[in-house]
Amino acid sequence: MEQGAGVAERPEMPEAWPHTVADAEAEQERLRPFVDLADPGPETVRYVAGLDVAYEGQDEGDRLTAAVVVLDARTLDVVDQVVVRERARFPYVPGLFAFRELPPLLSALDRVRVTPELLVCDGYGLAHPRRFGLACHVGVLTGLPAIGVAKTAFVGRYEVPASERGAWAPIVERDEVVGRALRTRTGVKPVYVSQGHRIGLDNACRHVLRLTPEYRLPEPIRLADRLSRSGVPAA
DNA sequence: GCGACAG
DNA sequence: ATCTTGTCGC
Repeated sequence: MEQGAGVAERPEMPEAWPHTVADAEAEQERLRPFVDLADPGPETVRYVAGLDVAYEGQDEGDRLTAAVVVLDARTLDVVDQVVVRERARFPYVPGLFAFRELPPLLSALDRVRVTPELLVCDGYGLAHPRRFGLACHVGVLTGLPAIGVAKTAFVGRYEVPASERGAWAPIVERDEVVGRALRTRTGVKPVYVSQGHRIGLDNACRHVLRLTPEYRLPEPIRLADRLSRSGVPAA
């Protein structure tokens, strides 16, 4: 997949990858205006990609394994998968982990042969201290619609949604709806969905439910997680 | 000031 | 993220 295949106005890449908290936060502030939250996004897509990264510790220099799995959105069949191993260029810092996971993820996206029309990220988008989580960041840099799906709460408050699959409750912070706690499996802890880029919250949740036929996590993320841990594409 | 804190 | 045994339930 070509860096920037597809669309609109995108920012210049930073001259150097940030390596301090202050620089990283400034970069988030610089890029945040490029996020498109008004675009409702595609109703249906042909190809959807799941992104995830596995690693041993929290430090800079640790070995990271990024995985991108592209699925046929209708059948959920895997049509392409890429694994990339790189050294972390940033330590794990809550609110800044895009600076840790993004480099290998972008490398992997570069090597994907089937260009996805939607990215599903492991983490948050809008539901972020500076409204610029990983899903926003990867969306802005690639120009592709992106959704954030997280496994644990980070910012904001929410009521516990009803126990049936499909039930949800808004995640609110400072009188602002930043995402949804969405039940993907009846009787199972919800996932936390937020807009990344070029997609509406309703639509994002629709896609997440459609991509979650059996497990708590959407298939694209589940498969990317499995791939990043094994480091070897399944037979 | 203190704790909490996506992965 | 990763470390880790058994255990409850469909």
